[in-house]
Formats: sequence, C-alpha cells, structure tokens
Amino acid sequence: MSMPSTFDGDDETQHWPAAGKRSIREVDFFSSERRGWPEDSASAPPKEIPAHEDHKLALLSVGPCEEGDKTIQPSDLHLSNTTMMNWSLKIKLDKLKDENRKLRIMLDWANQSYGALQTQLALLKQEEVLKLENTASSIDDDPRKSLIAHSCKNIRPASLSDPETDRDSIPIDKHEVSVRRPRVSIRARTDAPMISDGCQWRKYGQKLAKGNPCPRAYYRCTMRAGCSVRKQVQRCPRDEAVLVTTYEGSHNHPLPAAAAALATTTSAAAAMLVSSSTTNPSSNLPPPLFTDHQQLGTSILASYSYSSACPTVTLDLSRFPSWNPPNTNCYSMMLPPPPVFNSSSISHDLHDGQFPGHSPSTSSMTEAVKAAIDTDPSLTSAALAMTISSVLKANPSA
DNA sequence: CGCGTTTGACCCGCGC
DNA sequence: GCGCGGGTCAAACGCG
Repeated sequence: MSMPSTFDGDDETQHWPAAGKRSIREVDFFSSERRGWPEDSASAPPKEIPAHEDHKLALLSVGPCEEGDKTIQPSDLHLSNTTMMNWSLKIKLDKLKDENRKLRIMLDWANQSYGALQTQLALLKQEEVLKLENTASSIDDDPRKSLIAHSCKNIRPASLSDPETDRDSIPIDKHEVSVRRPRVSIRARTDAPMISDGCQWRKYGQKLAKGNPCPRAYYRCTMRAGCSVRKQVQRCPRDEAVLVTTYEGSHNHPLPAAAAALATTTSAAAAMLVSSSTTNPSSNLPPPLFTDHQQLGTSILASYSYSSACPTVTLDLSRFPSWNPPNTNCYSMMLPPPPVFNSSSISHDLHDGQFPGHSPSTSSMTEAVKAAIDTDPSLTSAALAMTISSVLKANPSA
C-alpha cells in the first residue's frame, strides 16, 4: 500500500498527527495549528491571505472588515472597491473550497486505508485461527503433544480439568491453573430450550443459580471422547425470553461440516470486535459497546466482560427481529437491547485493571478479548458459526 | 439393554 | 476457619 506522495517523508509526520488525534485534526479545520503547511503543498493556504484572516469568513457581515493592518470603513468603499472585494473574497472562498475538497479526499483516502487495514487484520486473524485448528487436529492423537499444546494454547481452569488426561499429566506451571479460560457467550431470543449449534451435547448437571429463578443446565460435548468443551444454558433472569449460552473449552475433533464452513464468518465477527477495541489505544474507556459489522451484512452487539477471573466475549443476537433459524428451534425476537456490559464487573474490574497476568493497563482488556478468541479458535468457530449463520441467513438485510 | 436425563451429594474456590 | 455458591459427579430413573 503506497501513500500519496504528499505525505511522504517528514511531511507525513508533520501533518498527520498521531492516529488518535486525526479526528481532531479533521474537525479543527480552521485551527491556528494549520500554520505548518508545506511550502510546496498544493493544498497550502494561499500566501496572499493573511494567516489570521482565513478563518474569518464573515461574508455576510455588514460591519467593518479588516484587511491587514488597515481598517476599512464602509464609507471608504466605492462600488469598484466593493466589486473588487467581492471578487477577492470569492477567490478566497473558492480556494478554501478547493482546500476543503482536497482535505476530504485525504480523509476519504485515510478512511479507506483504515478500512483496508481492518479487513487485513480480520483476514490475518482468520488465517491464524485456521492454522491453530489444523495444528490442534494434527496432534490430537498424541495425548502428550496434546497436553503440551494445551499448555501453550489454553489456560485451563482447575475446575474444568479433564480427569481422563490430568491423571497422567505432567505438572504444568501452577500459574496456569489459577487463571480461567476465556468464554464465549451468546444471547439469543428463543423459546427453545437450547440453540442448535451443530455439535452434540450431553447434559450432566443442572443447578439453580442464586438470583435467577431459572435453572442453569450444564452440557458436555459428546462428539468425541475427551472433548473438553462444555456449555452452560440459562435463561436471562431479567428477560426469560432470552437464552444465554456460554461456551468454554476447545474441541479436540473436527467441527461439523456446516459449522466449519461458517467458521470464517464467526472468526471475522470476532476479529472485528478485536479490531474495534484496538482503534483507540490511548483511551481508558472500554471498547465500543456496539460493533456494527457491516462487512457481515449485519449488526452484532459484541462485547467483552470480565467477571470472576474469567474473560468473556459476548455476542448479543437478541437484537435481531424475527429470527427463525432453519432447524428445530423457533426464535422470535425483539426487545430493547439489553445492556452489554451488564454487570458491575465490567466497570469495576476493567477500570481497576485487574486482569491476571497483566499489569493494570488499558491494553489488558484488548489483550483479554484477543486471548478469548486466539486461545480458542475452535470454540468460536464451532459454537458461534451456526448461530450467527442462522441469523445472517434469516436476516440478510439485518 | 443402552443411552440420556434428573437430582441430590460432593468438591473446591472465594470472600468474610 | 467457616459458610456460600458454582461446578461436577454418579446413582437412580425414564424412554425407545
């Protein structure tokens, strides 16, 4: 990708402030900082216009106007002078319009470049995910390699240790046991007891969680023995029409064809969330609450939350109207979109920067979101692909 | 009879 | 140390 020659070399750093300030530069069109135009720049302000004057386009003003150091009174003006002045002002206005147009072009170019970079980032993420999936599937047959891969790729919670493998496992760094594995949570409006995600699940427990009259069901993936993926299904206590499905763990088997085919869509959605959270690195604020995934032809409320030492990426699909997926489930939506950062944990934990293994910094949240996606590509692919795809199919214009 | 679900007991981490 | 609550286990049960 090449830059316009105007921005090459030092000029670029001089006239393009840090990424976080570009919008300010754009808005502050008449700022006095604009003194730094390059001499050879085609978009530089005309030299005959005093630098302080080009802001004062009070063209409709009938009061005294200044030109240089001389104040011209209305009584001094003859018709010819008025004509000359109008003509001069018109030239100035035209030049400013031209300048404005060039700046718009520059801005458009910057926006396009930014969009292209975002797309590239999403694609790179996608490739990375597929690589990790291939690596994981190639070492599944060797428990020891699998264990090593797990220790490198995932951080396993002690509570989710697989007794089948852990019995023979080599002791791993204790730090890993204390940190919880990232989760992916999906909110969907449905009457069905469970969303169809293309995988086979076996229920192994049910429990009444405190503060929620609806029981929480625990499922384990049964597509392959030893698969560590589990999911929790629970109705939202504030709106029982909303089904909250939380996935945790990574599959040790190839995904169902349908889910695998749609994995890229999911990955892209996840990558978009990551990229959206990285666009403002200097901010202390959480990433945007609302991520408009126009490239996917839809709007997905993607968010990140962090509670009980467990980072969670949430995709809120309950905003879609009339979702009727192709399978057995019947989804009927709509309600006011629920708060994304719905728990106090997001404001408390994130602002406190309490992320294990990370120093309290603004990047910890971004890193956590990345970790949630990077460490569990199969999770995001398998668990979300079917769901998101169903939405996209049912709502092509959503 | 095999498989999946139910459900009470148990384990474990965390906060006080 | 204790209590609470989330998560898991496993025996009992139901269904095809």
